[in-house]
Amino acid sequence: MSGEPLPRSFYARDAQTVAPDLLGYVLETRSRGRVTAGRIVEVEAYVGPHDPAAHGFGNRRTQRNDALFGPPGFFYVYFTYGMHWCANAVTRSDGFPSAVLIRALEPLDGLAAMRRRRGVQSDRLLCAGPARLCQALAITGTYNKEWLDGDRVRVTGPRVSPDEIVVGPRIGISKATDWPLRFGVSGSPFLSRAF
DNA sequence: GGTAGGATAAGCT
DNA sequence: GCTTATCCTACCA
Repeated sequence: MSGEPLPRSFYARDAQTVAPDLLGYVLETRSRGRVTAGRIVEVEAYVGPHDPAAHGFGNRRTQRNDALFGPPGFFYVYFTYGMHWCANAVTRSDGFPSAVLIRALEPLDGLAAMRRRRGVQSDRLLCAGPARLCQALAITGTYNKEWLDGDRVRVTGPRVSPDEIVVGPRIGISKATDWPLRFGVSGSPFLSRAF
């Protein structure tokens, strides 16, 4: 099931380059011995201090966004809307705030645990959204600043290369809404929204 | 099928 | 006090 984790060097590139390359790889977590995993089918890039929609805009480093400024290959997990967690892969270089938000997975492994945590009827909705997949994979703030090649969380191969990658504007933001930085696997039924 | 409103808390002005 | 990288439910068509 679990392949080799991607090397940290994979993440040491621009977020908009890493983002589409992540499609098709598997995100896997281990929580109290239970493994859950899903194939990445939707991502968004947050490209740097010049990106008005990104938490690192203007290079303002705070306690909340500190992991975003960390080294490539870090996991950046933040809390939002008073009840939701979202998960990112930190990219580029240490000290430069950029990351790829994981927006949707195709559930692969640990479906029973996912259904229990999510409490939804349809498997299509288990991981179809950044906060939904965190709930399904039990990702919370304790995962912040983990390495993405570790035992608690990893991104692994082998990659199932998408036949086609589609691009569009990012979701849930109010600035730079026309930047084409959302990437998805064309036609996947597990997207958070159609492109 | 679609959309409006509420939940709920940290961070910023 | 307002915004937020969201999701769920209720309601209307």
